Amino acid sequence: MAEASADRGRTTRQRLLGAAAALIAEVGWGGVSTRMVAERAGVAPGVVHYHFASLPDLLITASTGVARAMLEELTGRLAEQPDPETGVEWLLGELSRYTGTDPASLLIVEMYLAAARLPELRDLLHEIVADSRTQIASWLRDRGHAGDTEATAAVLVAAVDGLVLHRGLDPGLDLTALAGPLRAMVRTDGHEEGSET
Amino acid sequence: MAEASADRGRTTRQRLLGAAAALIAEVGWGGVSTRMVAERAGVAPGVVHYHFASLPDLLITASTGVARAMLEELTGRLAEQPDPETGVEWLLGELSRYTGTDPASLLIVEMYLAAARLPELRDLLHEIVADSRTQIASWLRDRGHAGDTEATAAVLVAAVDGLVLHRGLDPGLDLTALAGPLRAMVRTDGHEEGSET
DNA sequence: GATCGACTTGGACGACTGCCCAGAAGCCTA
DNA sequence: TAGGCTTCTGGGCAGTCGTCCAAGTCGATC
Repeated sequence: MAEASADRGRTTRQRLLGAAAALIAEVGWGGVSTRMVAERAGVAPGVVHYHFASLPDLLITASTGVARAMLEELTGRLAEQPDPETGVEWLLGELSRYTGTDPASLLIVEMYLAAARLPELRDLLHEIVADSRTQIASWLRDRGHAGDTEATAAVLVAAVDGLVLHRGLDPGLDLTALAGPLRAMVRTDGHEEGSET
Repeated sequence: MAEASADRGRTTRQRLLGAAAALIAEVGWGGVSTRMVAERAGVAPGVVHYHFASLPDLLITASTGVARAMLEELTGRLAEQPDPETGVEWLLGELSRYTGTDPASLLIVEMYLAAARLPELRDLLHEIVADSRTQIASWLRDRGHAGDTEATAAVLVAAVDGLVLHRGLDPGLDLTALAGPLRAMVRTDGHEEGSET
C-alpha cells in the first residue's frame, strides 16, 4: 500500500512541523506564513495545503507537540526530586536555562496567547497543563505535603509560567534567589491550609 | 498658535490610541492593521501615519499606557490591604474578574509577547513591572513579613501573571481556592528564609 | 476677505498573504 | 512495462497589508 510513498510524505510532514515550530518562536504565531514554512522545510509553497487543511491547522499541530514534550519532561523530572523543597530549587535552576526570549520560552507564550482565540488549541493546551498539575499534586502528596496539594500545584505551575514571562523583560532576573518564597509554599509542615475559614 | 487645531489633533490622536488598545486585545498585536484602527477611530486610513511614525509606534504607545494604568491601580489597592495574608486573598478575588480571554487579560499577554521582540517596548514594560514589584516588597516589609520581601514580591507578581494565563485555558479555575499556598508564602512568621544555604 | 499652517482625506503603490489547481514526478503493485 | 496512487511543483487568484502623497478642509491670524 504505497509504503515508501507514505514514508516520503511523513518525513515532509515532519519537516513542515519542525519548520513551523521554529518559525512560531522566531516571528510569532501571526508572523508565520505558508511560504515561509515551505521555504524553511525546503519544499514548494503548495505542499503545505496538501498535508494540512489550513495554516492554523499546521501551527496548532506543530506547537502542541512541542509543548507537550517540554512540559511532560519538566514535570516528570520534577517528580523525581526527593522532596518538595529540593524540588522547587531544582525547578528554578532548570528554568534559569530559559532566557524568556529564547525560542522555547516564546513558543510557550505564543501558545497561551493563540489558545485564547482558538478553542481547539485551548482545549489541547488545557489538557497538557492539567496533566502536569495533577502529576505535581500527587507528587506533593506522596512526599508528605500537608496542605491543599491541588492548589499548591496550580500556584506552582502558574508561578513557573509567570517567571518565564518575566525573564523576557529582565534577563538578569536571578531565579535561584526566589527559592525562599517557593519553599515556604511547598513546605511539608503546613499548619493551617485546608482547615480555616 | 492654532489652539483649536491642536486640540482637534489631540482628540484624534487619543481616539487612535483607544481604538488601537481595543483592537490589540480583540485580534492581537499581529492582527491589528492601520486601516482597522482608522476605521474604528472614525478617520481616514492615512491619518495614522500623520500622528504616528509607524504602526508599531502606535501600538507601543497605546498598550503601555493601558498596562501602566492597570498595574498601578492593582498594586496600589493591594498595598491598602491591612496585612499580606488578607492581601493575597483580596488579590485572588480581584483577579477572578478576569476570565483570561477578556480584552484586559489578552492585552497584558500580548504585551509580554511583543516585548520579547521589541526592545523599546520591553524596556517600558520592565519598568512598569519593576515598579510594582518594589511597591509590593516595601508593603510586605512594612507589614512585618520576615523573609526576603523582594523575592516574595517577585514570585507573587509572577504567580499573578501565570494565573491570568491559566484562566485563559480554564475559565472554571477557582482562583479563591488557591489562597492557601499564597498565604503560606507571605505569612509573616517566616522561620527560615534568608538564613539558609 | 486673504493668507497661513495644522490637520484630514481617499486613492495609489508594490509587496505580501492564504489558498488553489493543473500537471509533473516518484514509487508500488501487478 | 503498464497502470494507479501518493506526493510534489510552481504559477495564479483575489484579497489585504504598510506606507505614501497630492489635494482638500478647517480654524486662527492679520
